[in-house]
Formats: sequence, structure tokens, C-alpha cells
Amino acid sequence: MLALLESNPESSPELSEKILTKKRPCIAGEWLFQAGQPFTSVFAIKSGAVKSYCTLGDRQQIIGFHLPGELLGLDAVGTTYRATAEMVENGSICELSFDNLAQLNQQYPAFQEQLIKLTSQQILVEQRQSLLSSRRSAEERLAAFILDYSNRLSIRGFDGTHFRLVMARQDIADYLGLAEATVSRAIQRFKRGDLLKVSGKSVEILDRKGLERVATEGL
Amino acid sequence: MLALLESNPESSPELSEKILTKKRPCIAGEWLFQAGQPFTSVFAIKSGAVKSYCTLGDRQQIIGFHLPGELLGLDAVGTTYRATAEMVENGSICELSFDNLAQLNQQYPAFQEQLIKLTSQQILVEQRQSLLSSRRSAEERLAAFILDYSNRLSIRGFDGTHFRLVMARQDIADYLGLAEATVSRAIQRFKRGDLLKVSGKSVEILDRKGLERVATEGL
DNA sequence: CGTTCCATTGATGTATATCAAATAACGTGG
DNA sequence: CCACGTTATTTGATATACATCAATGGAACG
Repeated sequence: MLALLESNPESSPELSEKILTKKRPCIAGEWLFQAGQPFTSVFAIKSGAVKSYCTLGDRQQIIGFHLPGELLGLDAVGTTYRATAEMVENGSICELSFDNLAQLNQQYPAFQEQLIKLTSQQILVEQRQSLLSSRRSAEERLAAFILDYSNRLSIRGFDGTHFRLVMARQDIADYLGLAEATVSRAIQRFKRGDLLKVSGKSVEILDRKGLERVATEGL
Repeated sequence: MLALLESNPESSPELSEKILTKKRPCIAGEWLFQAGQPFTSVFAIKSGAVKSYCTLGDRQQIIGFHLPGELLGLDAVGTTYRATAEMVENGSICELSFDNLAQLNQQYPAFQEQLIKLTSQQILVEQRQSLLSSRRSAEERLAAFILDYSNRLSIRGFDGTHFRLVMARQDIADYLGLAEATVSRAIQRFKRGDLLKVSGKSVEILDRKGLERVATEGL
């Protein structure tokens, strides 16, 4: 998909003209878009990280975190954004504005095909989240979360063993459906079990196999 | 979407030829499709009800229930079914076989557009499920479940106040991420609070407002 | 009319929320 | 660059909702 958007100028010379791209720095706390707004753009994260969430009454339900190299907002194509996307740390974002989506679709049917595939993948992501929730213990959820986080970094070419867990503990807790204190305690247990080395937001995976065992079999 | 599939023979005379439809009776326990099988058909439920689930290790994680008038399997278009669909009671199913999806897409671009919209809606369903899980109490989840069930019946023209909760308590429990006993107890509390009248699988909503209050504010 | 399956009810244990305090990290202005 | 105030994180003590286990009760069904 990234390939579709960013490359192949020779095979689709006019495609790039249909999408306005604009790169800009963003600071922590800044919104890329808010739930309910009509779709205008897809966002590519160049650096920094983003959390997306819905606000239900008082508390916010975190839908997911988005890391450098990932795309954001695709699921809103043709409708409205269904979550608010907020930077959790300073970074830089590339905004891809689709002025005329219908026209784009007509000229490049492959584009829509890609969209279908991607929204399906998005469903998988949601399902994964539902696996994180409910019925799984705090440690299972946290281990799965850290492994997923690590994998996503690796896929994009970053260090998947030693990295920064950029978001607040409270955000992780909201995402996993736990209390802040419970996340904290689970992390400490991982430290004592020599699965992780943790100092503040900086994390090093010491025993990946062990984490995987915790994520699946529990304990 | 149903409209797209079932009607408009004058505006798309050849569309119906691209889709083989076959109606047949199905008995409780029968599978419509299994997780991992390649996509062949979309299923329209004429009568009876269907549960879809994934088996994780020993226990089954229920993805959702599907009622008469609803479509099933759309999210698998182009890939494989990601869940197993099983009848929970006898009924009749209409199978819509897509022999040549690519060809269909080319001739009827509107079809793909619809697909995108629908898969997005599917995402909403998944999100709704994630709302049901985690952080919400047993009573909140059950109330939300019953209201959703009722709404879906109403939308299709059935009685949304007095109906049969066709699936087993254990299935509801799996769906909501609870234990069977917990579901049972919550139901009893709703009975004592005069929110519901329940006898076996037959349910009557006595106090919809009250249920809504429980579903959102808790208690 | 028993056999089987499903639902309810009870007793108990446990994971996790909650509340509160202590500590650490962080940013800001002097 | 340091001291301070602010916010995030850790840690402890307690409460509780729910799971689990087990027994009972009832409906469906041959």
C-alpha cells in the first residue's frame, strides 16, 4: 500500500497528482484528526508515535498505537474518522490528502482492491485487540503487547529488542483494559523474572521465548 | 448490500448470473464454513441463528451471533474465512456463491464500493465487541448484549421486545468473556429488578430504559 | 420415565481494581 | 545548572467482582 501511494511514478504518472502530500513536524498532544470529522487524509508516521482513542463518557478507550512507518486513517476512507489520533511524543507526520477519491478510484481500480485488503487487515487488528481483552491475565496481555510492539518495530527496520515504550503507563493500561498499577506490577514481575530490563520508558527484551510463553500459556 | 445482491435486475441484468444462489435447510450444529477455508460464498440467514467463533486452544472464542436477515462471510471476500460459522438452531440459509469475483468487480465497480463500506461497518462491529469486553461489568455487558440483540431483531422486522435468546448460556458467556454461572446470575438480577421476564430461552424486555441505564452507567 | 444436557444456585479462592502514599522523572524558570 | 513544582510511576493495603468447583434442579428427548 505504501508502495502504491509512494512509488511507481512511471507506471502511474498521474497518480501522485491526485494525492497532495505534505510533511510537517508534530508535537506531543497534537491531534491529527478527531472522531467524527469527515475523512480528508491518510497519515504516514515518519517519526514519533500516535495513539488513537475514543472517549466514552469520562475515560478514554485506547484503540491502538501507531509507530513510525505505519499508516493511519485508512479505515475512514469515504466516511468519517471513528477515533481521535493524538501524538504521544514529538515527531513528524506526512499527510496524504485525497481531494477526489471517486476520481482516483475510477482511474486506478487497483487502488480500491488494495483498500479492501487493508480494511480486512484492520479487522484482524481489531480482533487481535479483542484477544488482548478479557479472559486473559494482566501478564498475558502485557507480554503480548510488548511482543507486538517489538515486531512492529522490527518490520519497519528498527531495533526490536531495545526500544522505548513511548506512551504513558496509563495509556498502556487503557489499551489493555487494566489499571495503571496493574501494568506497573506486571512490568516489575517481568523484570524480576529476567524477561525484561526496564528503566522508565526504555525497554530491553532479555528473554523473548519466555515472553512468548507468558503471552500464550499464561503465568 | 442486500439490495445490491438481491435486486435491481433491470439496472444490472447480468449481475445475478455472476452469483449462484442456493437456499437450503440447515440443522443445529451444522457448519456453514470453517476458519481457514478459502472464500467461496456469502451466506444470508433466512431463519435460525448462527454463531461464529475461533477455537483458541481448548476454549472457543465467540466472535458474534448472526440473526435472520443478516449476511455472513463478507469479510472473507478474496481471502479465507477467519472464523467457523455454526448453526445454533435449525433454520434455512441462502448461499451466494461467487465464482468469479475479479470479473464481477471489473464489471460492477459499485460492488467493490459497497464492499468497502461493509467491511468498515464490520470493523465497527468488532469495536463494539471490544466495548463489551474488559473494564465493563458482567451486568453492563449482558444488558448491552440483550439490547443489541433486540435492536437487530427490530431492524429486520421481528419483535424486539419478546423474543427467544436462541444460543446456550455458555455461548453468551464466551461471547461476553464471562463464566456461564456469571451470566446466569446477572440474568436473575435483571429478573428481580423487573428489567426482564425470563423463562429458559424466552425473554421479554420489561424496562428498556432501565436496561439502557445498566448498559451504559453500570449497576 | 429415566437419561442427558443445560441452567441455576451455593461456597470459596483469587486476580485485579481501587485508594493512598512514597518515590522518581520531568520540565520550567530563576 | 540547579531548585522547585508538577506529573508519572511504583509500591502497599484493602475491597470486590468474578472464576471456579461442585451440587442441585429442570427441561428436552428418546
